[in-house]
Amino acid sequence: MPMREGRAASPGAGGGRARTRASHSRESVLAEAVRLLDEAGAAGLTIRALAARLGGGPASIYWYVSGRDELLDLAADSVLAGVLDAVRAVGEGDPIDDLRTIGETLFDAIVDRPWLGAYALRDTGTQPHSLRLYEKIGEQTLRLALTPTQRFHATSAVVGFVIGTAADMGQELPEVVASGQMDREEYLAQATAEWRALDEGEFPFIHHVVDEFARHTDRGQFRAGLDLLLAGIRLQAGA
Amino acid sequence: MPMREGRAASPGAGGGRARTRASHSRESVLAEAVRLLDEAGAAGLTIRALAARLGGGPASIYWYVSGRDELLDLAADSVLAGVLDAVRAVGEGDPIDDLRTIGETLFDAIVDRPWLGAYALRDTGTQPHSLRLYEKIGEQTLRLALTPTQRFHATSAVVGFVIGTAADMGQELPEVVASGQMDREEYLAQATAEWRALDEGEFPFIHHVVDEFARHTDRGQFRAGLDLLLAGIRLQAGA
DNA sequence: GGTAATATCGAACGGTGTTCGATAAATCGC
DNA sequence: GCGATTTATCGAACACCGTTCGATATTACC
Repeated sequence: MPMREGRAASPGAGGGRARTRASHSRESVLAEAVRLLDEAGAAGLTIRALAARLGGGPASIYWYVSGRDELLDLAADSVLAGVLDAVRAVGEGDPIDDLRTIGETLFDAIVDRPWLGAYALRDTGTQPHSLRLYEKIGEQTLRLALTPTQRFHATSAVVGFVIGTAADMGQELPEVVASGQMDREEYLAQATAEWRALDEGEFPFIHHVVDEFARHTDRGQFRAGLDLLLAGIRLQAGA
Repeated sequence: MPMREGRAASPGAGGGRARTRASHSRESVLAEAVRLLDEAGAAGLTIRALAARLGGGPASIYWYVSGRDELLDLAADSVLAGVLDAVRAVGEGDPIDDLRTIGETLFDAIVDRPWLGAYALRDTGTQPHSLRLYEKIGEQTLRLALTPTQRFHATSAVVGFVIGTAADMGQELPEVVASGQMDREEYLAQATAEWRALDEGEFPFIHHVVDEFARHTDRGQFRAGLDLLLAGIRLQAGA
């Protein structure tokens, strides 16, 4: 099991046939993986690209992770350390407000890193920060007048809503926006025009909300939806 | 633009050097893609595997779709035709109950096809059934005393919750369960034991709900969460 | 200093998505 | 019916991927 911090790999050895080997650590592997994910998303994190960043060969990565799936899970989990730090002091106010604060902090982390939604809190058995964040969210429900069953369901609902909504928003970025060919406003204007062009008899709801759609922000939409869910939880707790 | 139904490809031509070519249609490409997804998930749908099923070469797929991403989007959308059929008659009862019915129908479709959650309702601009399902959900909110802004947010919240929760449940199947090495009960028992082994002082919520966790079903959890959200919407509408 | 354990590595394997130029098949116009 | 055009299919090739294996470099231990 690796346990020492690697020193930076030298580029190619000097004279002679031997070439100095790179030296890694679990932390540096995960940190570099996160950097690649931030730059190019999940598709950009390949074992070969990561190895090149670390200055070594692709096979060395397999000393630290069993495969690319585990690498992604651990990279996502490592980023949640920042979310946990940000919400460490939360938990003394109104429990519903505290749930909102934690939910929004997690959502913001996923908006900052669109790839995160697909991997955060996926497997709390192998993702320690995910487990702690799940516990942190759940603890707020302990301060509500709910049964254990209701607390379990409320916690899962908040997690499901936050992760699901943020992941959906995170990956909905179409290729023309991701590549810079079109900015978000242009894209939204085009999508709005497509909605306006739909048959009004067939799509009454879409015509009813198209002005909202034209000016909505993802964050506003997320907050409004989270508040609906939290209102339902507060109602159930009779608070 | 393809517009004719292909006939079945003959296996290798008889004597002579010419080989009869396969013949496809957009419908057969999507139908066969769905079959492969059902059998082996998104990872099992490769362009080569699909071409082999259709009895042709991989390059022919590119006549019908621009790439594998579009293939997945269209395959997912095509499956939503069945969901739309199932909810066609919904819309005459209590709007909140009708939202529940539609949400549960969509959830069940995703439970039946775990790969669906990651691709359903991703891009209503290129997925006609997704657009219609979004419209169907939104139309229920027209029968509630809500502003256009509130209706837009309520609809997005329901969609986000259903898709996000179902997608999370759909892909959470760990390799040992997917591969048959362990059934769901064994896996749940092991996960429960891991939860029970956690330090009680550090994870008070998890110890509080571990018995719920041990006996929960995904569907029950989903319904409970959806009801919390719907309760919030009903409260907002003052109904 | 020799042995054992840990960590790194290049090469190879088996696979993928996608494109290109060729060509088979269908359609159209005369 | 035939030649031209259009549509659809194809094999090969390209560039890349995840993963494993046996070799070996490096570190730790006695």
